[in-house]
Amino acid sequence: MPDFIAISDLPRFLDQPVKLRGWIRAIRSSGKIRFVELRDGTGDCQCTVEAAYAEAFAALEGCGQESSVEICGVSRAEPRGPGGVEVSAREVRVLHQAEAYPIARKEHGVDFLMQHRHLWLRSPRQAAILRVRHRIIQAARQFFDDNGFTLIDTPIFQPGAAEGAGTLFEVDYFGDPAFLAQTGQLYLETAAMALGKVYCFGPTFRAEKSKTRRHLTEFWMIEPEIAFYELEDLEALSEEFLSQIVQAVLTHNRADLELLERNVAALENIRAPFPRMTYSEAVDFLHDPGLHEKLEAELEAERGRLGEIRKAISETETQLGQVTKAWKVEKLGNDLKALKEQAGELERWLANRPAHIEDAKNFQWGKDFGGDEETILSNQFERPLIVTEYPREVKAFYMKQNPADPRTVRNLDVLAPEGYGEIIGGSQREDDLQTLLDRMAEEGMDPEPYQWYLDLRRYGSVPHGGFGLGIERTVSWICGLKHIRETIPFPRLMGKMMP
RNA sequence: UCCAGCGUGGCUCAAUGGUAGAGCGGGUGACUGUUAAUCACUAGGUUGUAGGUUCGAGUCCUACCGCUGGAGCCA
Repeated sequence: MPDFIAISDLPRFLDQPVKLRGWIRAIRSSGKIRFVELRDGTGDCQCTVEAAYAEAFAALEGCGQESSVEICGVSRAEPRGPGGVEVSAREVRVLHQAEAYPIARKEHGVDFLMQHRHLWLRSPRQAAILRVRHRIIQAARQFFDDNGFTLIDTPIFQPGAAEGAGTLFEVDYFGDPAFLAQTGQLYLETAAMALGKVYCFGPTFRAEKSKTRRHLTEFWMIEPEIAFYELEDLEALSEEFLSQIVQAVLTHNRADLELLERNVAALENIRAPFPRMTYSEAVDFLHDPGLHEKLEAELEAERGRLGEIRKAISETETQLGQVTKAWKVEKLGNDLKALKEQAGELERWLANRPAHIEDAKNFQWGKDFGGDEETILSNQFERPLIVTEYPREVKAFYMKQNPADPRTVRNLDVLAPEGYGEIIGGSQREDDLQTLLDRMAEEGMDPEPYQWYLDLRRYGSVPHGGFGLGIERTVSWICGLKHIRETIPFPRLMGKMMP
């Protein structure tokens, strides 16, 4: 008898004795035969246990969902089993008989699932997201490692704000105030002056009171910082970086994307070059009558989609009249509710859209883009959109003033397609000491605690820059999720920390 | 913080102001090919909390608590 094998390896062990171990995802009985859907983290496999194997059959008595078991049996090709391979069990050893498992194989409310996040992770969909998350992180690090970057760990306890204060978590540090890092950037700049190309990867914290599908209070960010890099270099880097991440997911996690019902074709499009525009060009674009026509056409198309949803609603209602089984009635009822929600959401969108178009027409140079403008801009492209050179006033003090136009800075934002918003933000950094001091004064900042940072501009200052990629927003986009809470094992949301 | 919506068995939901129910899950039994199996039986409730209106409140009113969605801010 061989050692335990992973379910994912099962096709290599056809018609052989095998030993599996894992958890029961579902169990059904039909008198003298039991069907066990076993999962082990690598895949799912149906095992049949016949009453002829009396001990094995009896062992499963009272075993419900998520009981842990070891199963020895013989594998065989079986089209009736999910995955095409089935194991006929000869021996079953129950490791632990689970109590009644709270998460049933049916729809649940978000609140309930969030309270059971520790168990929810066992669901196929959540596991698929976590695998894609892992791939994204792995590919991101691989990209930097392959391109001569050195990983630098920046501190999580930090003395002050890199960007606007008031959005930081304050902690007591032996009687003095300290703050949880919202970026490793300032420290990373020092390391870039030592090692040239560096990156950091770690958790960051924002105390913003944002309750939206795009916000977490604790999230992970990967940030490269490179000496002698200017804005154009950063644009090229971000483009190559994102392309490779997406391609890695497509190569290794296709099954996960399919399970998530992600539109894979949209991801296959994500290759350099990405469209680029400056902030000023973006503002002109928002004012362009051609865009308004396109948006009106889009509005028409969405009205058509609303019609389709309404058709689906009436079809579901018809089906509902034909079904008698109570749980099927319930399921169709849930489908109907979801469709109605979708229709409602679309109706609201359609109602607000003319105002958004109006806002776009009237957008004034100098304001920061809101979510609506970002969405309008990025929706015009099938690839991520790189927007550069924003007005100085809306951006952080350390960003390099644009020599060609001092009203703007040499920064970049990368907006994901399909309305997923900003996934990368970065800039070339101000390398001139006096300009930086002036800028800090403009912001009312005390330069004293930043002397170490200013030293970089005193001892061999060079052009340099970097950016940060938000892992969770990237996961959300690549997986096509509706809410960022599913992108991280234990999301920290405003006012929510359990489990 | 502001606006909107929702709180009924473990879960998902029903119930004109008039005796609180169903399905799933749990338990018991039947069934050798199930895919959320099917069939029968069974246990399980102070309807978020506190007041109020009423002969009578799950249902109406007020406050609070919790959750969800959206806005601002951001990755």
